[in-house]
Amino acid sequence: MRWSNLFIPTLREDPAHAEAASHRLLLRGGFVRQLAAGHYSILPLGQRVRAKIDRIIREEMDAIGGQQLHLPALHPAEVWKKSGRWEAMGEEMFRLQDRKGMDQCLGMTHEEVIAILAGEVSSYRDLPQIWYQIQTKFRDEPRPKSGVLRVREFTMKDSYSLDVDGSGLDVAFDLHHQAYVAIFHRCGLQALDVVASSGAMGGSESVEFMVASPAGEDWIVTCDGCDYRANLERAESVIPQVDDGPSLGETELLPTPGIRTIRALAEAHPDRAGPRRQIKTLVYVVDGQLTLVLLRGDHELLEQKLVDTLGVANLRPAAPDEIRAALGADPGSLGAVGVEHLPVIADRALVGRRNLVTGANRNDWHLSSVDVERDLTVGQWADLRGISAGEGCPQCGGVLDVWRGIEVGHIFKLGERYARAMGAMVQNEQGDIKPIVMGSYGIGVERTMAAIVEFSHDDRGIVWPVSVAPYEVVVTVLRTDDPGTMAAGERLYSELKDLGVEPVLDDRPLRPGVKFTDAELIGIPYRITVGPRGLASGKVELTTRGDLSTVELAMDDAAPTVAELIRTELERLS
RNA sequence: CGGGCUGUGGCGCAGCUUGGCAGCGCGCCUGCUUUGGGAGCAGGAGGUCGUCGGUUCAAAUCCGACCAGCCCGACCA
Repeated sequence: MRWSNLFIPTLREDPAHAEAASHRLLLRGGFVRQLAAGHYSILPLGQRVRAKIDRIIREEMDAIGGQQLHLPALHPAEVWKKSGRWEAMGEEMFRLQDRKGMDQCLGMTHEEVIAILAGEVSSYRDLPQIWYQIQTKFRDEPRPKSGVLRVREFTMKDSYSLDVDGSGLDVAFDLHHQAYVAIFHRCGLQALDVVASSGAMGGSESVEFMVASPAGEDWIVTCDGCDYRANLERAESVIPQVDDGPSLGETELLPTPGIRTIRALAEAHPDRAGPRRQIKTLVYVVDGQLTLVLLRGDHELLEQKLVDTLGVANLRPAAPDEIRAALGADPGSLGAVGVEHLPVIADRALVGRRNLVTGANRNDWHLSSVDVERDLTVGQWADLRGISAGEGCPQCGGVLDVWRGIEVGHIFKLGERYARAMGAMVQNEQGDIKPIVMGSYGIGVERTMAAIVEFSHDDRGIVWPVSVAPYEVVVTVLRTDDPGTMAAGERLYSELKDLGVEPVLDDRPLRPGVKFTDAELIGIPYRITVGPRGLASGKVELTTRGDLSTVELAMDDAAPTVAELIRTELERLS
């Protein structure tokens, strides 16, 4: 293509309101434009990148036996009511009515639709199956942000595996795991597979693929000594035991006028109520049931862990009046001692502790010398706290690090839930009728594009890996008004095409600086500079975008040299 | 949904405090010169100042409501 015919609206200045590197550079480089918050037009350059990612995904999905299909984006409410998610999805689902007043929604994912199709499979002989689609999903995000990283309308590859039993699902899950590793490697990304929570989808095993970036929205925990890696929502750690000393006897009432916080209590009684000696008592409403949640005073509750532990959909902190009605005191003076009428769930860091301080369920009073085993009725012990950097690795005792990541892919085992709901049953070898066992596997396509930019850019612009670059090489012609120079550029361009590479010919009658800056901004991996000065001695220049290194080449060698570099680079990324 | 901030030619911004011709830089169009890292000169096009209402002789500017967008938090397969 000739650059002069292309629509590549680069911006000279950084756009206002774009913080994340990928947002800023994709806008400046003319890859995307915002239509509304969370809705982006993908411009020709962006579309070329997207198409390459799309192709890589399809090749790897096909390699594990996946079959692409195309599903409706608009679904009748019936489908979602049947699985129970019409209510469960809440406000995040775009809903509308047709002219007859029938409820409809825009699909945010396609488990239900797939399970309906899976109903046509009736024998184990027809399994396993892997079906995938690459289509637009809609989610009414409360807060779209960071360009195409968090949007309301986006392309997602999602695949679904259908198996007759759990071991079949394990195989499909592992196949996807391998495929995802291959996909992200080919995209030039370092994506780490981490143990994750499966969230509201419901499922067992769950692995996320994360790319490190300050624009990410997830916290990832890794160990410096071993391969332990987990989403913060699932991460555990080893912390030093607290020595509580010998028992001090019965609990005692401790007057604490005006004290409502862990810190204030610790300052008032540093000898016996340091944060690690306190029990933090939180009150949640879990599916309508008031529940006490206990943690060590200096620990934070990680709500997702509570959700996962209890396996519930609806959970919220209790309101002050609900708390007062149930416990007779306000937040800041709460405790679980003597509470028998409400369920109590406690973090494992409290196991076996004694001589602790907690609220007395009476404003301005606490209880001291609390012995967890003796004085509390804990219905359930669980890992509930958010861990911090520097704590010990649960696998090897090494030091844990916590960093931000972008979730580019997520694979998890759904089990029988959707097949049961939608009636997708098969007969197994024994003739029993069983629900199909499903897995679900997603990749955000535009988000992957943005993650690549986050991962691979410098102060001049994007540095695309060859495998996803919109063009592989730009032939920059200086002095387009000089027939000899222009002809040389044209010749190089067609030689490159003949060698199977994807060149773009920068034939714009602009000053060199503008053309160099644009090429670097949009991140074409290689640039061949053709100018009268070099041509006088039969030379052109080859510049590599990554390190900006430049070498002189004989005009005749340029195209084959670049073709070979690209081939090598694609090989490395395969 | 809570907190902070912003809406003025395509992009980036000033003007608003103290009401009085709608400006600057870049980009765009025409011509000439120039051409190896964002050229020069000359001429030109382009704006319901987010929307609606109010105050006023007069509103980009003051007041009110609303809308949109950005950032933080909450939320989020």
